[in-house]
Amino acid sequence: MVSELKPIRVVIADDQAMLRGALAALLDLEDDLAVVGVAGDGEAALELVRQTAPDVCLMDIQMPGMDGIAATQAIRAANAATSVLIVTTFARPGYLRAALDAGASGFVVKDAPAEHLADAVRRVHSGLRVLDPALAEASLFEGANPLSERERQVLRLAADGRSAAAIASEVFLSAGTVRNNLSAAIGKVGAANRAQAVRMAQDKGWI
Amino acid sequence: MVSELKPIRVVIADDQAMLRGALAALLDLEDDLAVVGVAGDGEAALELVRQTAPDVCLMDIQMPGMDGIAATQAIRAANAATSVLIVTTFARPGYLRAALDAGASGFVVKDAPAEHLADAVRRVHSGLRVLDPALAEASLFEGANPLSERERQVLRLAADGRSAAAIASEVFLSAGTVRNNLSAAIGKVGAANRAQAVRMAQDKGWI
DNA sequence: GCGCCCGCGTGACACGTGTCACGCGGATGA
DNA sequence: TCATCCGCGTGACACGTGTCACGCGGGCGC
Repeated sequence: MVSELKPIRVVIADDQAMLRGALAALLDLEDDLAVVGVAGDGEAALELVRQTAPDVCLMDIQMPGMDGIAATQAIRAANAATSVLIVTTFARPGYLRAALDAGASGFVVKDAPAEHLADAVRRVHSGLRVLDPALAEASLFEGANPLSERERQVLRLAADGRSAAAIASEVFLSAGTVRNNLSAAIGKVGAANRAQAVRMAQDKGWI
Repeated sequence: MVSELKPIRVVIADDQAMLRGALAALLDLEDDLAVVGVAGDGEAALELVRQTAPDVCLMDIQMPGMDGIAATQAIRAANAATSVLIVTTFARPGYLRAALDAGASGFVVKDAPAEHLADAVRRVHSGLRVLDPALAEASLFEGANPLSERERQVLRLAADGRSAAAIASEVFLSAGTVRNNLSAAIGKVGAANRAQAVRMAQDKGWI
C-alpha cells in the first residue's frame, strides 16, 4: 500500500446526502485514502476543490444546478491537478462519452461492487483511466450522439408532456418547426413517437 | 449506547452494489449494529431474512424483480420479528403510504444525512416508527391514490410511448376503452395529456 | 460570382389522441 | 325484484401529432 504519511486526498460530490456519508465512511476505512470534504451539487464541488485541492474528486452526474459533467469541465480547467472519477447510477453510453470529453479520468457505475471504488480512486490518482469495460464497448457500438442542439432542446421540453405549441413559445420557434425537429429526432433515434424518443434518448444519455 | 454483547442485527437490500457496501461500512462503524448480510433484490432479501432472522431490514423500493414493497409484505408475513426500514431515493407520497400498508416501520429518503441512518435503525428496532416529517405531511395532503387498477395498468404501459392500440392488445381491451381509461387518469391527476399524466403519477408514486 | 447545404417556416395530409354521449351486461344493495 | 352503479365498448368530433414537399435566406467552398 501507499505510505500513510501522504494519503490520497478525496472529495465527494453527490446530491444524496446518505450516499455521500456512506461513501465517505467506506473510503475512510482505507489507510491510504482521506476524505477531505463533501458537496451536494456542482457549484459546491467546484468551490470545495478550489479550497482543498484534492487528488481525486468523486463526481455524480445527476445533480441539481450545475451537473457533474459541467462541474468536471470547470474543475479540470481550474484545477488540473485534481483527477475526476465519475460515480453514477446510470450506465448510459452518452454519459461516458460526455464525461471523457469533459476531462474525467474514470467512470464507475453504482452497480459495481463497493470494493472496486477504493481501487478505482488509487488507479485514477496514479494516472490510469478507469472504465467499465461493458459500457466502453457499448459506447463504441452506439456511435456519437446524433441529435442536434435544437433537437435535444425540444426533446428535453417534450419530456415533461408539453405540446408542440407550448414548446414553440418556450424556444421562440414556430410550432411547425418544433414538430419538424421532433420528427427528425424521432427518426434519428428510431422511435415511433415523441414519448418513445424521449425514453430512448434518455436511456442513451443523449439529452 | 446499547450493550455490545447483543448488537442489533441488520440486513441491507438495495439493487446498487456500491450503496449496499457503503451503507454496510457506515453501519458497521457503530458498535451496537452488526450488518449480517446484503441482498440485491426482493427475493434475495426475503431468503436472507429467512436464514438470518435479523432485527432490522433496510429495504430499497426500486429493485429488479420483486420490489421493496412486495418484499416488505412477504417479510412481515413470514418473519414478523424483523422490522423493515425503507431507504429510498424518491420522496413520493404514494410510496410512503404503500410502504406503511405493507408493514414497514420506517421510511428514510437517501437525501437525509447519513448520520440519521443508524439512529433510525435503533428507533425502528425499539418499536418506534421513523418517518420523514415533510413527507408524512405531503402524504396526508395528497390523499390516497385516486387511480383504479386498470388506469394504473394502462398508464404504466403508456409510460414507454406505446400507442393506444398497442396498449389495447397488451391488455386485451378495446382501443377506445384504453383511451377512455387514459382520459380518466389524465383527469384524475390533473394533467393535460398522457405524457404529463405519466410524469405526475410517477412523481406521486401512484404507478 | 455560383452552386450548395442547413436551419427555419408554411401548408397539407393521414393518423393518433382526448373527450363526450350513449348503450350494454353483470354485480350490488335496499 | 328493481333501481343503481360500474366496467367495458362504440361512435363521433375537435384537436394534436408525425410526415412530407416546398420555399426562403444566410453561410461556405469552388
